[in-house]
Amino acid sequence: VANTVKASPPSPAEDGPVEKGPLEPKRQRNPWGQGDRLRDEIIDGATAILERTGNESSITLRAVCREIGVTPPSISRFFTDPAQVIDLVVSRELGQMRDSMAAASEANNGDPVAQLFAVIRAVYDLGRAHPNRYRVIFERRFLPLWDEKGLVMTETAPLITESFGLVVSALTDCVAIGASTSTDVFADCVAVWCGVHGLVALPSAITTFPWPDLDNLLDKMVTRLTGLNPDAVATARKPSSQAPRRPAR
Amino acid sequence: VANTVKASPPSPAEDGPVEKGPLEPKRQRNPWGQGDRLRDEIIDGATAILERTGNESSITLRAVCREIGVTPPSISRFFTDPAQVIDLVVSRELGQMRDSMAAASEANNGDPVAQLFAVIRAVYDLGRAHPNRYRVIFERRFLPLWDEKGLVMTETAPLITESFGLVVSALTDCVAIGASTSTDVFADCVAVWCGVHGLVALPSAITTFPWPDLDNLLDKMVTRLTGLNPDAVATARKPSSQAPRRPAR
DNA sequence: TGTACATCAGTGAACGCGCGTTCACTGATGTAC
DNA sequence: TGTACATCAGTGAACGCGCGTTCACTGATGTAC
Repeated sequence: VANTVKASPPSPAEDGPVEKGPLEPKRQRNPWGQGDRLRDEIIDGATAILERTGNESSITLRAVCREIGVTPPSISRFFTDPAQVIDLVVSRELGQMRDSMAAASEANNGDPVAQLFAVIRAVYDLGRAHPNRYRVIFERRFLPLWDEKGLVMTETAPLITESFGLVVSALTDCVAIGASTSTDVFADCVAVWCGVHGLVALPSAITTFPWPDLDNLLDKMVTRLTGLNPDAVATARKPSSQAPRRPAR
Repeated sequence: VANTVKASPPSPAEDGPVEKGPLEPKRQRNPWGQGDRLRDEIIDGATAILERTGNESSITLRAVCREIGVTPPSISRFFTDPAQVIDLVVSRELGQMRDSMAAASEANNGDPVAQLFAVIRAVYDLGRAHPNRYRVIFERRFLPLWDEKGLVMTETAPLITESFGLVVSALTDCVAIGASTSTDVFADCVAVWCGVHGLVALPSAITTFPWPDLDNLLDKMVTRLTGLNPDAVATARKPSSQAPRRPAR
């Protein structure tokens, strides 16, 4: 009541220099003509939020704005629905998964058994190292998007098909050299894929359970579900993935 | 302005009998002294919403109110957070899963191989018949609830332990009668559990994929992951679950 | 070389909406006397 | 038996908040002449 100062909205430097510089990173705007870069920044921001929270419902357009330091009207020109953002996050993550599977396959060329393990382990490693990213990819429903006419709108479907194809290809080669007794390569690959998914998804959801060593269990699971010859497994090239096999925690 | 009638709030029947009876089911209130029944109605309503939408974020306290025909202040006396409601839905569903697994086990007493298949199939059938319920159970993170002091608040953990124990018990018996060569029953049961989870979860999330016959794949998966003797599987009692084995769709 | 104008990448304030929550209330059922 | 009161199961209106969206704007960069 005493020193009511008449609201004075700007009043820039009454108590010294405000010095907000280094505390607020203060995003600088994109260069002239490159406004579309904001689209990628939005997806980056949403990915960061998902990695942090693991919760799709924490993705709101406004939350992404706060994350990347931009105001809500900016994002509205690119997205009108948080689900669109999440869809793009998912397809980008799926693309990265396919790439790392392809790299693992490439790195073990000529050794089908090592190749099979490496490709599977690429999925497993992604899921174990980044459970929240993995969740977003595989727990999202309607992962195939349908448009109004009933067609599948799909950037994601071919990514999955390609990824799965790497598994099928490796097991096919294993059968060709007599390392696997599989008589239904497709179905067995589906079984392995589902098995790995469960091995990643369940332990990251149920943390009170006394899980055994999952790395070993993965190898056992792959060997059994694909009908691999244990001798062939034993003689396969061993450090089967690009990444260090079991990053000590 | 002309015929301002002094607000007259009730003004019950000015334009004939309103006749809203059969159009609005108009929930009738719980009897005197039984207000706590509303708690169960709330969980029923939330379960119905989840079964319909499969989406946790469609559970809001107000949505549940609309579902069961009650106003928001009523629910506030029982729950202040939608997550509490979902937690109770999850533990009830987990209890039902355990019960149906126990029933399947009981029904196949004396035949460990049939028992093992039946117990696993109880989980599988639940997941395939009610994918949305299944999702809610197993895709919920922090399924073990932690209270402020770091202790596990758990109605759910023992339910999972008991359910899993039925699998372990069946496989242990299989080993005892020489039907399985498993040398690590616990780990193999974890593998089967994860495998079944993947076999339920992935196909219900990725619907564009040309999934093979999953019923057969489940049997193959169980047989291989638990080291069951194929001969023992062939001679096991066959209609292994209480429910009809594969309800024609 | 200027200078007027167009285009661009955003901002700031305001909106309507659904959410969880509050507060005082209503009307039916039980209970003391 | 009646009557006053207490308890119960809710309701109805209003609130503050975060959301997505709108509208007019700002200031920097490019372009025509």
